[in-house]
Amino acid sequence: MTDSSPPRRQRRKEARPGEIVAAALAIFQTKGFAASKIEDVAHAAGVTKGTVYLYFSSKEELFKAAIRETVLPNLDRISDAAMAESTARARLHTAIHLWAAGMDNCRGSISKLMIAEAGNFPELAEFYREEVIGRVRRMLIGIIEAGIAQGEFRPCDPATVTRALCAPVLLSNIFRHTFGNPYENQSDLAKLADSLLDIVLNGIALNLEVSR
Amino acid sequence: MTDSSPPRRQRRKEARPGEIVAAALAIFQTKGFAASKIEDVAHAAGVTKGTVYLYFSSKEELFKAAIRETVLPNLDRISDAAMAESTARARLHTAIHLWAAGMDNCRGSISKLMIAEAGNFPELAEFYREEVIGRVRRMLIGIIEAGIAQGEFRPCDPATVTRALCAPVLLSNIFRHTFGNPYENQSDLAKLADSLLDIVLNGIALNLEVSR
Amino acid sequence: MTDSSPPRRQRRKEARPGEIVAAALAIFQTKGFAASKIEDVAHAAGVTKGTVYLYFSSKEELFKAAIRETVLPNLDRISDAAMAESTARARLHTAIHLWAAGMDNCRGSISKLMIAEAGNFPELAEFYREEVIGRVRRMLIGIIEAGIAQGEFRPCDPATVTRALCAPVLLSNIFRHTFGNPYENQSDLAKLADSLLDIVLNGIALNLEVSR
Amino acid sequence: MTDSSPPRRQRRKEARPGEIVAAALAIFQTKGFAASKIEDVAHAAGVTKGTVYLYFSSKEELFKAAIRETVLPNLDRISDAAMAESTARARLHTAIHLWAAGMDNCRGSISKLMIAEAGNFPELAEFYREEVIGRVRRMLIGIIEAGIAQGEFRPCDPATVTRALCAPVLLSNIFRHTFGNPYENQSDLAKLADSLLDIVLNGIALNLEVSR
DNA sequence: AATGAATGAGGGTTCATTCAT
DNA sequence: TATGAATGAACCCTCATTCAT
Repeated sequence: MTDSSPPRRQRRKEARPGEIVAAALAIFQTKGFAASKIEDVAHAAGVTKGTVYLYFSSKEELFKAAIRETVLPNLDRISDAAMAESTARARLHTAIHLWAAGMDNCRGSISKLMIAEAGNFPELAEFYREEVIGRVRRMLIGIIEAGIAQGEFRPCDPATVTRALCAPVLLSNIFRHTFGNPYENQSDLAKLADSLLDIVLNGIALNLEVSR
Repeated sequence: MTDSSPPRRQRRKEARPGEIVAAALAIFQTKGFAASKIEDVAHAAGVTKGTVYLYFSSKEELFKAAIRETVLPNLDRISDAAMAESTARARLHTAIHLWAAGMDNCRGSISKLMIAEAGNFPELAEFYREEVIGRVRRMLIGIIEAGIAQGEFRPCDPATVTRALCAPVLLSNIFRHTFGNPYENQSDLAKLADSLLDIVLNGIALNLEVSR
Repeated sequence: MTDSSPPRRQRRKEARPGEIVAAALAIFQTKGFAASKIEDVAHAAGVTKGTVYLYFSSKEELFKAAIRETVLPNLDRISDAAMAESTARARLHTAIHLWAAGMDNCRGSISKLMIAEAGNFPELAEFYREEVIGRVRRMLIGIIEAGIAQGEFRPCDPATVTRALCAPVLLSNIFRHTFGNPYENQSDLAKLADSLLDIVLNGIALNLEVSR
Repeated sequence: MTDSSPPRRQRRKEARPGEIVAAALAIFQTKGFAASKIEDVAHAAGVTKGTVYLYFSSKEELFKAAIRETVLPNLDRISDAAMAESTARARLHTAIHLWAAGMDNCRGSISKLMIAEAGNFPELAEFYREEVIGRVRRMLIGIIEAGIAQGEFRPCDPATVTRALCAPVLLSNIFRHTFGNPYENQSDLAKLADSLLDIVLNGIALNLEVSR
């Protein structure tokens, strides 16, 4: 799994929790929290049930760790890269694409998992809402507001534009992991992001009257 | 429990199944399928465990009934109303608004439920994908294709436009029922739909160059 | 079921308990006590669950009634017919044949049922042991003892002879209802009884030395 | 429960399945399959319910294991010992006696158990009919046929003779475990077997005419 | 007298958690 | 540190029994 890693025996001790968390995330994403058995997680991580409890005091704690440790690392990188661009349009492009690429690399969808389990883990849902969703949203809204202020975009509701750009990508990824790939014929999210940026920036109407 | 509770052991053969299905839907949406106990459903319906099994042979059958009886009735009405309009733009407007209104009337989000449980109920997921999602999608794509053919819209990918319009509304509704109302400050989906139609039809870019 | 019976409606009231008992016996013999559902008995009797409880206060009482009312009627007739014969040999013949014929007429095997359920109904088992099994046994032993006293039979243990004659017939009937007919290629018990009488009366050894 | 009870949570992987099977057989024989609770079996084996499911996937599997592991080992031994004898008469004697002795050693009666539960477990009944009953029957029939061919026995139906010898022993054992020991005053089956062999070989009639 | 909707205790089974090794 | 046998609470489901009609 790791390429040039030290021989199995030695590296085990410090690698264990990470391996278990990774296995747990995969299982949880595939089957949901309640339907996942600790034994399956243990098996996927190459250990036994008892070992899981050596590092995590309960199934719930394991779930929290799996979410927390997989969710935050990428957000800073996305933000930095976006802010390095010089136009609002380019920042939007960079942010959306990096964010979509991050999703594409995952085996499952953490958002899907959170949607399914938020009701049973309110504190965790709050954490996710604020620290993950809120952070991405604030970043994009900031970019759009700056774009409006600088005359790149016409006056509009930045929150709605953010949704118009993010929701299709996020939902496409969720559906892919919910209903299977065949449904999502546009398999990579990057293309979808491009099309959305085009539509949202330029609209689809040919006449100049504002709709409605 | 003490004072004016309704008499126990009422005989209500006709009303029972509907009451139980309604209670089941509410409980399932709130807690997910696996985490819901039949006893909770029964209690919410004002009966006892055994009564649920009088009308539904298993928890899974109850789940299917709950989905089936809540999902299909509205779709035909939406389609008819949309097709009565004379322009593609008006058809889009009507379809999206009726669809969003249908969601708003529900106590929970069936899509959320399906996303959460599809993995454990493949046949049901397939049914939902084809009969619900696919049907809405095909209707909207048809409207957009006609609009392009008649010169109302510029050439674009109808599937992506459909996503740009639907995904934010659907996801907003899902998030509302996942993370609570406070997050969704734009409480009614109608307004969101209007803003999206504006953005998607007219774009947000001020200069005429195509983005990117 | 009854040929020249009065129209259904009128005869119901007094016929009910008998119909229920008959149905119960059939169901109990087929499936055993615990595996039989009151609803099945009711259905077989053409009534509903509640009606069964109108006549029998519990499933157990129904079981007792089913056994008691089906078991005793034939025994007196058998005894009378046997005693009308003039030789011990003829009495044996008549008794065994009438007893076997009684079994053959039944749909199931009451002995089988008793064997299966005796552990759960000790008083009933005791009743059956004494009033049914014991009575048949005592009658046959009496016949054999008289036969020995009058020089018809050589000195032997009458109880063992009784067993040698009865057990194969009884067990054959039990097996037929346990493992199905194909196993019992000698389908009617009368033939088996004849063969047994021949063997027990005359033996199978050709030389005159007493075995062993 | 208070003083010198064995330590809880002993680890006894090798011994457990055998202990559980033994306990299950005892409970099943006593109460029948349906009326036996897994918890009772577990208690009798000194473990808890969950442990039973560690080794047997269902109540039915436990039942099958209980039958299989108690029934077959003896049959080969009986057959070998019988065939080592030189006369048909001696082979019959040895086979019947060893077979009866095998029953006597058991705590309960497996035949009784099978008779009681066959209706609810058809595959198991078929297995028992063929592998246990059929095997014993075929062995004895073979011995008798050879005895007739060699002039040791007069021409007769070997199947009926087999029944005349086996059924009383088998039924005596069943009755002992059904109605209790007091009924079976001839407590050991060996004596019964001897008497039966005497009766069947030599008959009980004093005059030389064939009966009937 | 008869019904059948409703009840709820009870049993099979699962699986998170513990703990002796 | 790691194991995996053992535990037992909790859940789905059944069905004998009750009772309003």
